[in-house]
Amino acid sequence: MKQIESRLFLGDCREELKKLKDNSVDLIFTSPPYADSRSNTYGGVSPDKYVEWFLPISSELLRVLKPTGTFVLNIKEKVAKGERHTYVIELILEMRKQGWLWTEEFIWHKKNSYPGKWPNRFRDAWERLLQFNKSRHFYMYQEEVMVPMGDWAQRRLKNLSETDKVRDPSRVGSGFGKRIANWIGREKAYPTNVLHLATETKNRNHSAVFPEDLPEWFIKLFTKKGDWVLDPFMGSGTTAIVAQRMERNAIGVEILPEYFNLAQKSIKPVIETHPAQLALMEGKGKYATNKSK
Amino acid sequence: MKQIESRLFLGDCREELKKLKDNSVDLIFTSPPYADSRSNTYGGVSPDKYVEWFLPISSELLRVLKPTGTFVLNIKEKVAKGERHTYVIELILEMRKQGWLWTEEFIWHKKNSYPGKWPNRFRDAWERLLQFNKSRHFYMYQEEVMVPMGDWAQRRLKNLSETDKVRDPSRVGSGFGKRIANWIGREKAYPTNVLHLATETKNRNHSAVFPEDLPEWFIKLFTKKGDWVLDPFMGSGTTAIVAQRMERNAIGVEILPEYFNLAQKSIKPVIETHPAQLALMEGKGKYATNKSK
DNA sequence: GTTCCGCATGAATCGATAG
DNA sequence: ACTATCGATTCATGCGGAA
Repeated sequence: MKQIESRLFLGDCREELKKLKDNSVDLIFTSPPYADSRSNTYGGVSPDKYVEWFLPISSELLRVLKPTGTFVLNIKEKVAKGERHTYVIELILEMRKQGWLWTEEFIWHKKNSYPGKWPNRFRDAWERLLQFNKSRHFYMYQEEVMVPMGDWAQRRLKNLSETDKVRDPSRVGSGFGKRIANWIGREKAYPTNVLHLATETKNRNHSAVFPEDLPEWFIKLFTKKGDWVLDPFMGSGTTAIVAQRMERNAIGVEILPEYFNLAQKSIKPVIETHPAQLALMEGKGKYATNKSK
Repeated sequence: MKQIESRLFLGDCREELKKLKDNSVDLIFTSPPYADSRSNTYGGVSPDKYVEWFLPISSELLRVLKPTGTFVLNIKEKVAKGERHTYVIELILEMRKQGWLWTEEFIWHKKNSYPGKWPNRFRDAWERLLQFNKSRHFYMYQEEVMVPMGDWAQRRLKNLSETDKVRDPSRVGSGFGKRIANWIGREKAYPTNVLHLATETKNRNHSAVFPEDLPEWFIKLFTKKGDWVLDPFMGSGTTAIVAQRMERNAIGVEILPEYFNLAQKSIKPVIETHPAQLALMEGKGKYATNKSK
């Protein structure tokens, strides 16, 4: 019998994060208010002051994250005066100065992007998922997010020549050839750094900023059961809800009472897990096995 | 009777670009040598010196581009010491100081990238397509790249296949293939800034950096027939070949004689277009139509 | 009970209008 | 001239009611 906790804090994360211990969190997954949106939150941070506003927070996050942990930041720059604003890429540079390692940038392809038409711009259908770490040696459970191979292997391998099967020519800058022969006959494959998910528009009365599949994927990838997951901009609690369902301890901070109350309604402070019973249910529960999309 | 020219230059683009007139090019599309790759070219630019190396070139490009023109830069940072290197985002910031507008960032999702695996990292399946402009008022022929709408495609395909429950995945955003031309219908939608496109596997011994569909899409989007297209890092000539086929004038610069010769073999210095004959073929030719703004 | 169609609804962006 | 607000534009999704 094991306990899974969920600790929710109502308040400004710039203050609330101070209550957390050093090196205590395994995964931080969050989607902070984008510049000039959710304008009543955090005073509606303007694009020009975004970096300045975020740096004290990322500094605290650096403190509470375990050396083996990971910080995943979902963000996208707005258009200002016809240009993409530079606050996101400036933030990357500044966070590196704080000591963060910019390990990777995943792309979230939003299949149902916001509609609209403009004379010199198409619809924005992607967001950044920036992966930061404290050290090069972080935990990553790659097998947990493997995807069915489908007909990829069959189709590709048939048409490839023998040399093709040995080396990947379309590499980017890296000096490695990839042995593709290892993949023949396998049923599952590792995913790439491009995620295809639709935004959830109709979820009760309050729409989540991101679909549950998004935190779910990263929680599977970077934590195991019983680990601690933190979302300093919890909103209505998507990250914490998913974490609890996946039997990870959760910490959530939200500044708006309206959202905080929604989160509280969906999340129990403590749940008990029953290993024996769970074993019986293995394969039936939604997160008992490695499901993938 | 109209002439379409293709001017190829053998040499270092830092020198060759000086031969071009101010404000004379409608579209620059290029994929420069990535840091540390093509190492015998340009002395094997190291990541740490990449920005410093590229800025004089982008300065020349700014000079030769028409105020209504567009510069599309295909690039992706490599991994160094476990981190994504920052030279690309630093380059964006520095180019803005030169006077470039960072209008947009398209994502090229490389669909058929092989499933690879490193201990800390998944396969990199996307690259940046950075759009820069000299002014907010550039030409963009959006109708030229419209794709069939999702709902429309679904109704058609429903009669053909029994995959009812799964909606057609090749809809807007993924509609990048040549089959679109066959589905000549009313209901089309504008694409997004995420491009789904497979990497090309044939002709790989000549190391085409990108598939022909990539320059084709941007040439359609940002130029009309008779416009001038420039690729300062021509390689084996993919951009110039596509430009000529689409009846755009092309300028290509390549430093390596081996690649330059390959390009020369595929490209004629001058071709003649016959409006009368073309009119008869209207609707059959792949690039027969082209509306102006 | 299926399948199908109508409808509301978004981390958007631009240009015009108002203060 | 500069910022703040607002209407217009547009399309994938999933729900609910209808066939």
